Amino acid sequence: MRQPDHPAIDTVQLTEVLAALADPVRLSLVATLADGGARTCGEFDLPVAKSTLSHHMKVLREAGILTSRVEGTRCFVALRPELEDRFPGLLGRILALAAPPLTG
Amino acid sequence: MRQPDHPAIDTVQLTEVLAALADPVRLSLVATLADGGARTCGEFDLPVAKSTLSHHMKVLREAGILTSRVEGTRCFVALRPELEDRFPGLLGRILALAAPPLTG
DNA sequence: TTTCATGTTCGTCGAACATCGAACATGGTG
DNA sequence: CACCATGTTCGATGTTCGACGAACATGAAA
Repeated sequence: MRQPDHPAIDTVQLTEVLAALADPVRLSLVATLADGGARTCGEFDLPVAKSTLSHHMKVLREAGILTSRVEGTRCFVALRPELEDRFPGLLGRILALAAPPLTG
Repeated sequence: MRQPDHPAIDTVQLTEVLAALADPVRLSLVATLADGGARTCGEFDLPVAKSTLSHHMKVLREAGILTSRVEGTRCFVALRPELEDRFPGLLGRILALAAPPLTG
């Protein structure tokens, strides 16, 4: 598996970030990552097929919200720290208002 | 023209608000209203047809972001104050990070 | 090497969305 | 009343989105 591309943080648009977060599955994903830790895709227990999960990861990655790093056969994801530089306080505010992560 | 319906603020979902703001035209609309004043739809100088503008107003209204009030043949819109109760700090943070309103 | 685990990519589907112009409704104005 | 201004609603069009399963790629384990 090739390492995935990440956009330069300066090119990320606010509306793109908002659109990425305007989905319950993705918002739940991000909420789970809010502790700053990294996780593999498989650790998320969400009611979607793995291809769908992969799609959501891609959307979040392309919106500058998370980073993926391939390690062996697994893929670690985590929040992207530069997002805070680009849009200070945005993610924190949204996550503070979001419901706790979905499980199941 | 009948007065338009507004959703109870408690029923508004965060993802719905984010989705409504995840559009450049709508975000620009909201940014223009950020001073708290009311405006008629016609005052917005945006590069869309008036039917499209009307549609965007409806989306923002149904997301609890703005209120419409019909007066004679005109329609006054303004930010909806209760949104701040429902999602404190959200709109302020987003607008602080948004580019200034489009013109033209 | 064969097998398994983990993700990604691809093709497809229906639903939702953004946009437009036309038609309509309503209310002032002359 | 006829006319104009202001918006809304409707129908059509094309695009994007979220979802799925199948197929593929990769690396680890047996």
